[in-house]
Amino acid sequence: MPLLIVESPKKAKQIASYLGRDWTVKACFGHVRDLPATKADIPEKYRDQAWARLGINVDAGYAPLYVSRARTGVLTDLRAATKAAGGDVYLASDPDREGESIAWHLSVVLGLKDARRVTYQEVTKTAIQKALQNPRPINLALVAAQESRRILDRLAGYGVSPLLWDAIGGPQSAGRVQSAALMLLAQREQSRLSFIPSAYWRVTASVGTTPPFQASVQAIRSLPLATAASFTAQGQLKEGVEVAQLDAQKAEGLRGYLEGRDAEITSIEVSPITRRPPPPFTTSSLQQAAGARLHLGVETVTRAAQSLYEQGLITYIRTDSPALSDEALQLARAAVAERFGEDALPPNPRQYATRNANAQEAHEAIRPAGAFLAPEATGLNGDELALYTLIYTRTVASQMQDALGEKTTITLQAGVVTLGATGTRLTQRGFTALYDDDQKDEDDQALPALTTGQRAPLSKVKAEEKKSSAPARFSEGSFVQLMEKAGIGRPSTYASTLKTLLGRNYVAIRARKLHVTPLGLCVALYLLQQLPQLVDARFTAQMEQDLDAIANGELKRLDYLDRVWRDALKPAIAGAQRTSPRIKVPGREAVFEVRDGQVTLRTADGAALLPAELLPEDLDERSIPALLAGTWKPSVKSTRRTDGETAPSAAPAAKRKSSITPRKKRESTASPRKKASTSGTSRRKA
DNA sequence: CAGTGAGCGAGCTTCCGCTTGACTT
Repeated sequence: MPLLIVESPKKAKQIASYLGRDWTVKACFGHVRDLPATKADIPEKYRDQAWARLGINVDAGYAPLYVSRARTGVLTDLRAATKAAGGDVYLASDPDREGESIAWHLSVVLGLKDARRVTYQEVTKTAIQKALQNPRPINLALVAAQESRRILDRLAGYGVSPLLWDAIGGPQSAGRVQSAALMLLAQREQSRLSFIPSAYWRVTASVGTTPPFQASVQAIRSLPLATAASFTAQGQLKEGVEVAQLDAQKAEGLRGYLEGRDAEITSIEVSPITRRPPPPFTTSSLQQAAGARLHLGVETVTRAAQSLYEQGLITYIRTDSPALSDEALQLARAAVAERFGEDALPPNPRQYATRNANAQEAHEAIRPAGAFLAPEATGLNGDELALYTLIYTRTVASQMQDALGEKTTITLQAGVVTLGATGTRLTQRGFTALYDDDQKDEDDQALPALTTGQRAPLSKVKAEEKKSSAPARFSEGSFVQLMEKAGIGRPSTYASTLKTLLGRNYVAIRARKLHVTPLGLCVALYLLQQLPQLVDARFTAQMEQDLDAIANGELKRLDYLDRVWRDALKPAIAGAQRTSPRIKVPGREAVFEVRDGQVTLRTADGAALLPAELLPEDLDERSIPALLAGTWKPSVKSTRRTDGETAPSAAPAAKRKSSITPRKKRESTASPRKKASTSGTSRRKA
């Protein structure tokens, strides 16, 4: 009886039901071998080798040392099943670079002579049967690309992290993904810290038609009124911009000028609007939407989604593809027809393509699995129900008609002052009847029927001063989307990268937003000075291109690794400054100094060790003297918490050995010699 | 003389990506 091996046990069960009793289907649970993670992982015979800890013999053509990392029992089970199948084994790991590598490692570990590799894009009976009829050999060039990726990440991570141990002190870490991700957040923090707000005025009036509507001043004597967009981040007018700027006195004058004055409608522009439904969810868009709409953090969403997947209610949760299988398209369309009638359906099913250049599209979109149960029929509750409802409505809405409407832009003239108003009206609700993700514009309103030349008096004129705001902080969900857009990390690692940054105390969550800590800022800016290539997301983009070239056979693995390691990263690490850095605090007259992982703030007036809960944004004219005097106290709102999420789920998580929480980590940085528990090592087999 | 504490030295920390349970409190 032939044996089929897939990565996920859930998938194995599903496929077994398609193939019946003629097949054995087993799961390997992801990668089965890897470079040694700890000293205990190194086999006896390699213990004395200088490179054993790294796991790569660079001088021998970057030869990797692979050790078993499968969960207890998995390999013995697979070996027994291989024997029972008489070596008739099909390797059906995911159809991407990592999946090809897993297939190759399995072929080695199981001693398969000529391994049969099969792939499919969707888990349906016909797709599986078709795949089994077309086995192929393992693509060794693709395996070489994966191995190059693995080796580069180990060399970079284990090469640069010790720099931080010397310069920063404590159990710090750096890597191709985490350091580039940290830099993205640090840049945003820097631009916020150095942002200088600009003041501008917004003047609105009620136009006395029946019913009345709101208009706002656009220009005075044809000179546009300044808005937030007129200014640079340094608080200066942008070059070449000519605008009218008000102050309190002028604004009051304008208010008096307009109050009671007749305005004439000088133009009415109507333009049609069409809104397409958003595509079905990928890992990142699900995180974004669940964060924005349900206020759930990345870890909560991952946990709830994994549970839904295990209950057979949704498809695989780590995917970069928004595509739906034919089966899913039909089920979604049937759900639309049942709820809203045939008219709500577009003539043809909508298929969505990824816009992400790095996407590997080994899986479908995240969507309801099986029978597309309506949310109320699932028997779920709490976060799981909310998340399932979100996934269900987004999937079904993706197969509904566009929303149609019109946007009306009104221009009015009152003496020398030009005013404007806009309104949108939907003529066909389309998908918004089920799933509406429109951001409401503050100016948008329902407008009465109007004609050009019509006159009406202005009343209730209001003038209010506004301030331009710094670029917004990222939420957990938007950070995941940022990583995807920057091309760093994969759907299976977005959550764990964030967890690493939180665990290292480089990043903190306050009021559901991500903040870079003083330590994180020091690490990012130190790396930027010493190894700018590592913190640049383009490093990964270039790597992806080179890995593709290796997979195509155009580039040799050895040539690639020599180029990025021997000729670039290695000499850069050797030349880097290993002494404690002084980091200028952006936008403040102060520097950070770091010793033993502890940040000290130094100004012309003195120095103070920063309390753990202090964030860069807390540093201002009032807090800095208080810090130096030792009288600084965290305000109530600045109490650092991991999340605004439900306590019951957060509390047990903090106690689990494998989880790193900011709080726990801070305790261990206080005694840096104590061994901190790290995730992932405990389950490795020695 | 026993207990304490300062000072010294050795050993350790670390990556990314693929997958889920098995731990303890």
